[in-house]
Amino acid sequence: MGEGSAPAKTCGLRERKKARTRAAIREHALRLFREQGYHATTVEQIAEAAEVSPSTFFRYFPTKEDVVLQDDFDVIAMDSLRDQPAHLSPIAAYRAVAAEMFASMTPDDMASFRETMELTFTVPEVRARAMDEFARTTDQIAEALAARTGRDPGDSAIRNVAGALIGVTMAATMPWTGDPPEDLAERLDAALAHLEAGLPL
Amino acid sequence: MGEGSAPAKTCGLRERKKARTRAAIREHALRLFREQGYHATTVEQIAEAAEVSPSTFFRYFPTKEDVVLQDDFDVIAMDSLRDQPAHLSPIAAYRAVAAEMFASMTPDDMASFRETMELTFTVPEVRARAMDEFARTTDQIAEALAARTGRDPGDSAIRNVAGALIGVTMAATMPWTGDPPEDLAERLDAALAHLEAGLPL
DNA sequence: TTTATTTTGACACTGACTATCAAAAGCTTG
DNA sequence: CAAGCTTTTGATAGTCAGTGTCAAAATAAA
Repeated sequence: MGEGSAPAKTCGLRERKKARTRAAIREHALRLFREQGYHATTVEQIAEAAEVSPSTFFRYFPTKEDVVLQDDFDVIAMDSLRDQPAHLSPIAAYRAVAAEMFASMTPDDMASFRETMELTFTVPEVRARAMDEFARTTDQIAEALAARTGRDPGDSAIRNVAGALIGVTMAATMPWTGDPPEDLAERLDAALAHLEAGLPL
Repeated sequence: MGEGSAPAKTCGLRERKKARTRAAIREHALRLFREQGYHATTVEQIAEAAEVSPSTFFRYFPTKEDVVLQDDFDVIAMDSLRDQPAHLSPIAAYRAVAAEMFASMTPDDMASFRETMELTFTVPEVRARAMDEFARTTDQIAEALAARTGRDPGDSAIRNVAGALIGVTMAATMPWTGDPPEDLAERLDAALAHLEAGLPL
């Protein structure tokens, strides 16, 4: 979801200003990436567009790639995964979460999401950096599944399922070159159904 | 496998010299990484140790990360995957290949492999860069499976299986923190068996 | 040996990222 | 509101990865 959907408990002016600065940097960065391409856009340009100093940019985002990759999807998805009805199998629960996520997205969210995905799979640096996210997500899924099933998060069976889920998700998400990206929800759902059925050929 | 195991059709002197230079760079790089750590080692140092200029380094390896990631495992593994007995299911075939690979490794290969893995999962930049390799590998697996089953490499079911295989492999390979890494072969085999059985919990 | 091609090193450059430090802005008391 | 404290910011000056260019050296071919 875009920055707009964060509750952002409006405490002091400082917090609000920080949130605004962060959002401004991200928006201008994504706009510039869209207009000129990722490589052609320097951090200096982003900083200038967002009216901050380059130093400040790096204070908000550790790397240029992080401007693209940082969103708060995972957190919401993981909570949702933990809260799925207990009778669902791990894969079914994950599938339900995915469907839920797509259903709850506003057109704006969808557009922002598409842009992020586009960059993630187009720009090598970003795509590479996404690996860390996937590793982290695997851990989180394993943890959520462990909580659901009352097993240890380190359990190899659990980690295995988490790995398979991520792998299938990646495979279903990546090769959307050219296709109408609206199908993403459908395609992911079909892929997960396939996994649930034991990957028959 | 280490650089030593490549057949390296010894054509002209040029080819041989190139191969030697490449090997020298990689060896010195890995040694320096081991001794001083990845970050503390600059390309300039590697170049100096290998007795070439920094320019030459980049002529052989597009990035510093590639020094770690480039090996010729995949090629061999993919050929092997295509050549597995036709009666094996895709997962069983992949499993057989994995077992074969581990069995065929010399202690030297194993040591080199361990070092590569170590760096891959330790150094964020390298780990991130590994994403590209996995994406490429997914494609290759999909292609090999397509060849085996006579289906289209773009077939979503095929890509799905490839994704699940990669995901499970990653999950089984990654969290080897602390464990005796000799178990890697066993652990991967168990994970694949688990996938083959439909990921029961 | 002479000629063509490839490989190499020196140099200069861009751009991401870090460290430091002083100035400014926001918060908190009296 | 004024004085003092903390956080945020910007300027500056670096390091290092990676690119482009070009002439010199090494190798292959004639």
